[in-house]
Amino acid sequence: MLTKANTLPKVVAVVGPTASGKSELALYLAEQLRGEIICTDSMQVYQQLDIGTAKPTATELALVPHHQLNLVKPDGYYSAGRYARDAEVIIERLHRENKPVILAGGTGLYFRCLIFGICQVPEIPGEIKSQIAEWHQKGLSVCYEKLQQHDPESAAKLSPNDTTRILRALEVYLHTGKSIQSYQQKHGFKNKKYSVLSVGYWHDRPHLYQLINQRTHAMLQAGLVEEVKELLEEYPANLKSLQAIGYRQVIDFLQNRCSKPEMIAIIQQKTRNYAKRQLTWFRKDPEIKWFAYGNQEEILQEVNNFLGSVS
RNA sequence: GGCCAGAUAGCUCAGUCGGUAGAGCAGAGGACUGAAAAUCCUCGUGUCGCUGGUUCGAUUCCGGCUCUGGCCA
Repeated sequence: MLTKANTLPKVVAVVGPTASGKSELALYLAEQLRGEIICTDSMQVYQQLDIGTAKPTATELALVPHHQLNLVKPDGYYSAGRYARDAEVIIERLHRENKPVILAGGTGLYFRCLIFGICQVPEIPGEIKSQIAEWHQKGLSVCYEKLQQHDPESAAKLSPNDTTRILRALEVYLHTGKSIQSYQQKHGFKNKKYSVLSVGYWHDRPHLYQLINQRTHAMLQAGLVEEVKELLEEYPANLKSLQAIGYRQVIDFLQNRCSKPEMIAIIQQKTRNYAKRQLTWFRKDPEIKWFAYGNQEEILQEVNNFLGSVS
């Protein structure tokens, strides 16, 4: 049988919530297959955010080449769109070199954009962004009302509280004169660029939360507070990248807004909240194959079957 | 020992001029197209500390008790 799907280039994806053992599994698969890893993580693209983003260690990097790490400085700009384009280039190259591609990471949007691409909206000029930021200062309702005026269909789809999407819809309209929905509907995440096998470790909720609590302690022992102190010597605390889980809370601690035990508890809390959102994202993907933790050989076999099957 | 303030959801608290109660957080589920570790949506029955009294009816008013803060001895 020859369908469109199996003529596509193949990629293997290791997905799942934070702290579930993705990196470890990806490393194992990459070593066994002599492949390379592409990280699917929105925070590991920042340089100097190492411990708190659970970036692979120097030892791990020496074992297997990793891509999509350390792309911008902590105050740099990165986005899902850039991710989709950058990752595509790397995958093409690896395929030319005949190297298996292993995606590994927990950012659902980046994963989706990598597999399907992203709708083609032109870059928004800085002037438009700062104009919108100015309106936003006066209140989100100002922005929402403008969106209702210009692009009522998009406004109707959004909650008046949804800051991220209201500002985005508004900038797209102001720059292009078209509704963001027209772009999104046209794109629609309809066309897969790759044939994907997704695997992940499934943990029951109490166990996953236990893993998260433990990893938080491990990060602190590894020097997370020191890492943040160094970052603050160079950068302001209000950077987007420093709002990431772990960083925000260490900053609160360093600036005396909470005690150390409170800091730890809040990091664990926010990480659990995040893991839950990730699960919402991944659980609805029926193509993901879930395994009990530690079943590396079984997963490897599954992956080999996938990669070995005739195109 | 005396006085004062508390005791209500897992936590922090609001409230009921007497008709058995609701916010935030936590938790659960969901959404997600260039900030996504972001942002947003939905979900609230709990001996209203215990015990008497008044009342048709008390978590609410009154008395006693227990506990927790604080102040005075």
